[in-house]
Amino acid sequence: MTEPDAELLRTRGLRVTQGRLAVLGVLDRLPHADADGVHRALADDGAETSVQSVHNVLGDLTAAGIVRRFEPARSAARYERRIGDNHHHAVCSSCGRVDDVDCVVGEAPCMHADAPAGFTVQAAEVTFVGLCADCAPAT
Amino acid sequence: MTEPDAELLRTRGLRVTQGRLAVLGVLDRLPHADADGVHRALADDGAETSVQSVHNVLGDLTAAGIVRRFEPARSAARYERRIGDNHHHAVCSSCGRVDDVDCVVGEAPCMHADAPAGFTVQAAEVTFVGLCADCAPAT
DNA sequence: TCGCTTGATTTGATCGATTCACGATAAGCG
DNA sequence: CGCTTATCGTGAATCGATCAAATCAAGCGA
Repeated sequence: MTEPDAELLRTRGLRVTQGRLAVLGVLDRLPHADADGVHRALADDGAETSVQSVHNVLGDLTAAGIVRRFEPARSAARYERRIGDNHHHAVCSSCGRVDDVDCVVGEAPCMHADAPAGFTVQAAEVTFVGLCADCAPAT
Repeated sequence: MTEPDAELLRTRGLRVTQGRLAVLGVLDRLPHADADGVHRALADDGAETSVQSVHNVLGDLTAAGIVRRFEPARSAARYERRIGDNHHHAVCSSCGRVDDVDCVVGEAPCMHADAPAGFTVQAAEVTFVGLCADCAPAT
């Protein structure tokens, strides 16, 4: 089979290494994993690597624009592969679960806000904090 | 003169102490200061306090609902006194400057997104990342 | 007004996440 | 196949924030 991830890495000028492919594979299964989560997933797969290396790989992938880094308040940085579309996140304040949210406005969500004079908006980070279905209090 | 801040503290069931009044005063001058910024501002005023105490005070004020804590990506936690209205923030990715942004939608900004089934939205955190007027590249 | 009770502050240690520095390793090219 | 250089792995170090125990003072009642 062809390796689309490998091709993707080459396109961005990055070398194709086993560690990077493994991290990308983990992010396919865990779409909102943090650095420690990626490391644990790799360890479960039998790969021996260090948390620092995971940080290193994630940093490279982020710099190359292959993954996106976002930091929910009160949580470690998380990484995801969904880029290009500017979607939001719903974070459960009870269990920490993260879900994607597509804004109905479309690609440029909430960009219609009154930005300060001269401010150039590069990206909008929108996070909804609340309770997911599993953690919703019994009514 | 009366001390509205002191009255505010009593209303929330907190004791009125010099440290808390000082922190609130700093947040009036620096509307988006982080813990270290508050500590430095207090030091400039001649007050002798530790960074840990500032964290403690800010934590108390946050728990009491007097100040709001928000954490821009790639930055330390910041605190502000503007609460009640649900405004957003514009963060300059170059100089780190933070400005308030009033969303045109009103009090419940961007709440019209498609939340996951069963998800109860408690709060929406919206952050615009970009370049402020001072840091905008010369065109 | 004085003293007591309890909350608040201080100090120092500690933790978690991330970054930095450098030697070891392997990817990719000729 | 061998070289060059980006990448990985190991360890230490940093930064922000939290925790725990001892000291201190705000605000109550006598």
